[in-house]
Amino acid sequence: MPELPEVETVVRSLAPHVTGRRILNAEFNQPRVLRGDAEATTRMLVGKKIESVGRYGKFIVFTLRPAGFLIVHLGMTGKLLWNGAPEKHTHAIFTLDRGTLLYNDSRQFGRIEAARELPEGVQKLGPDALAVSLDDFTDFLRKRKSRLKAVLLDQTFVRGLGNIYVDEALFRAGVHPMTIGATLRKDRVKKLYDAMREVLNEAIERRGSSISDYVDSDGTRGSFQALHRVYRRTGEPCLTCGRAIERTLVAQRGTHYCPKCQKR
DNA sequence: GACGATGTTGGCAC
DNA sequence: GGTGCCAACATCGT
Repeated sequence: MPELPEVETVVRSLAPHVTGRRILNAEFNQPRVLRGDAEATTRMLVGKKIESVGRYGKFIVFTLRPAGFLIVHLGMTGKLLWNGAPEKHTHAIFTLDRGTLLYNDSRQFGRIEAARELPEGVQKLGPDALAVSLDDFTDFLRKRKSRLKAVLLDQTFVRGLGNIYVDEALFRAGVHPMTIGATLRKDRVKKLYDAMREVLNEAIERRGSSISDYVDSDGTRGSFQALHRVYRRTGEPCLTCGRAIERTLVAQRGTHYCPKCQKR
């Protein structure tokens, strides 16, 4: 579920609930999603005030006062829910001075971590997909010898894109997913850069894509899935030329594209 | 019931 | 160091 537009939507829905609130308790019952010791994490969080909540690529970062951070990555099926009822897949419960925040995650690919500083794995990510300049995007791409699908998914290239928005951006740019990054001509690089920003911004306006069960922290679904042009439209007609959309495997990920509009 | 696919990414092999 | 493959897990559709 959670790529840049979905994480941005979760953060925006969360901010009015949690900003300025104090953490009274933090309980963890699933060691797999928690980085570090449960008791130590609880000790680090209890009594702290949430100064702000923000998005860092696909990471959600709570900045704490007087010090420290709570970092959450939703993985494939993670959800942060405001005042929800705990269920089978609830792995963390944060009790605030007003309201409760739950972390649910059926597949447990997500991560929760409390730390004094942002972890190394978070700091080494590339620039945000909505903040990177065209010049940097062009320079970084020139160094990449893998296929564009893999490059755009690589969070150390730019952070925030995932499988849906890579396919959608490549389609809008008219570029084939197997094109080697470094070989892309300058005018096509700009097209790809513009397409990436456009699709991400439109998806944020629609509050993200709800493919199966994605919801924001208030339980509201996104609606951008209705505007996908290639993702999961295998066999359906291309909205530009009418050719059937194809699905193939690139970098081990299901990849959707129009064979006519996206030439190699 | 078996099998394959699903929004992510980190560890390991080359 | 760059690149690519596979595994971690639960659920859903064929």
